[in-house]
Amino acid sequence: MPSEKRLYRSVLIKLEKLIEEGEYPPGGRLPPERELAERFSVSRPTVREAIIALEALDRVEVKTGSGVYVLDTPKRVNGVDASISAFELTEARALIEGEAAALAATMISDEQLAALEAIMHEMVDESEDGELLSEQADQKFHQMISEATGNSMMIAVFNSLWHIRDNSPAVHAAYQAICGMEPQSRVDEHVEILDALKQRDPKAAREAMHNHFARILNKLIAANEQAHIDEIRRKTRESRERFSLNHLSAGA
Amino acid sequence: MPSEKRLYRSVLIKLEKLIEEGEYPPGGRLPPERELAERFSVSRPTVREAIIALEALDRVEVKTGSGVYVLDTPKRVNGVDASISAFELTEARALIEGEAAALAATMISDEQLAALEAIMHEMVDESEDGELLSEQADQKFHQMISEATGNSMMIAVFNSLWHIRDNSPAVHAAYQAICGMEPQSRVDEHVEILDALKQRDPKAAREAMHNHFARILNKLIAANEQAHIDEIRRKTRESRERFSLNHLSAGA
DNA sequence: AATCGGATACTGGTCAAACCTTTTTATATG
DNA sequence: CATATAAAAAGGTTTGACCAGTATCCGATT
Repeated sequence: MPSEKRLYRSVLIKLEKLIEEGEYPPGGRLPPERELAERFSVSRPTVREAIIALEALDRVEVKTGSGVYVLDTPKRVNGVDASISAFELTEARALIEGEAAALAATMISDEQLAALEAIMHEMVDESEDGELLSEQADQKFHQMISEATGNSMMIAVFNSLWHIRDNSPAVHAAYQAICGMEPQSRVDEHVEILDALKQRDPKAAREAMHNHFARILNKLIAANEQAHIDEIRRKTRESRERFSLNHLSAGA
Repeated sequence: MPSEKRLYRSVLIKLEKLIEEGEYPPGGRLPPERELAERFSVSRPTVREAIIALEALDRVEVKTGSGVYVLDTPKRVNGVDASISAFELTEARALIEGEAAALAATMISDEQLAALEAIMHEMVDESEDGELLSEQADQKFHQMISEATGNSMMIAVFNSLWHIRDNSPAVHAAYQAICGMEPQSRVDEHVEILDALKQRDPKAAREAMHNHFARILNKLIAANEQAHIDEIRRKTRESRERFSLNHLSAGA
């Protein structure tokens, strides 16, 4: 639940939402602290705390004596432009995690292989349960592989990519849209990756990882196409209603 | 000037400094808010503001009723994680930029190829001048390739890697130590990469990029070995002086 | 003697009411 | 009309109090 324990958190979330919804557009000014305090039924210090958090997140700029100004498109996740599409992220992941898998194949320890196997079982067991646990198992699987490279830079890059996956609204929405599709093939692909690692075969590991992401990419494309079709249908329906002669004939 | 206008800013900076200096180690607890307020001669709300800013920056974790805990080395890729070695960074760059080059080979435009060619000339012309300009040309060359992928995520990752290269003290020092070595072979390697891109040959581009980084890696290893040897010699000399009988016989 | 439970001190969480400084604006004055 | 001045408005900071979790310690119980 987003209802954090600390009050300023809830104010922070409300303000972010209002900014996101265009209530307080970029370049514009937030209402005075006193007014916000009254509006949210909290004290002024609490509003200040929320504003300072927003400031630390580069969402607003505070000008003494003037007001709190909303910054334009500070849409950054982890210092990275959040305008990245799910396609771009997935392509990058395919390339980077493909190499990570290849490197991991030459470096991975028996303990790490065992850990991967355990995660694999989690994934299978929970594929019938809610997607939440399966999602976590998926992350652990990929993370373990990045860690098996023994290269902290690769691990850091992986974490950064996953962070964007989870926190960029556009990307997250796209992944959510396809998350439940074909659970079996997803498991199969992970098995394939694991097998390649077991045999410590870099080429096979890279290829298996590429296969995995190729399927995700295909699903993203298919989902995207479907979304576009739905959008066109919706607009068509709107147009039909707008331009229909019904209301005219009704008025006559 | 670090003397920020808002008081909480100066407290924030002081706290960051104290954390950086190990006064408040990761996992440890900050002194109580009231104590900090007294120590910095500010009010408690001001201290709270600084702590909330630290929290928003993922530097500390606040546990109600318990205390403010310092988080261990932020895993953020930006902001320079000093725990990454030059070896790890270079290996990661080899893998990631290798894939970037391969992708770029299939996507690059004629304009971008021309731009690369221009940068190449800069690199040749200035290889006799100071290393500064040559360094800049090198960055532009690699950056242009990452941009030629047409994938903003790959561009973001590249920028992140380069940022670490420039800002992590350990990494920067290691690169500085080898920057002047064999200028001709460096140019040759870049020419090889450019040629592969011109022919839009992904495999050749990847291989050329790998060669480039393999040489850097070799130089890093050689420089590292030399540094270790120097260190041993220094220690040996110190030991000789320390344990020599000179000062004893002088005193006699 | 060891353990469990509760009283108590400690820590962050929140609020209220002031007062200061800077910026903005409105107004009066030349 | 332009400028200077005063008033209003905004954020900046402090004080002091009280609340709500958390950790600690000490005594009662077993």
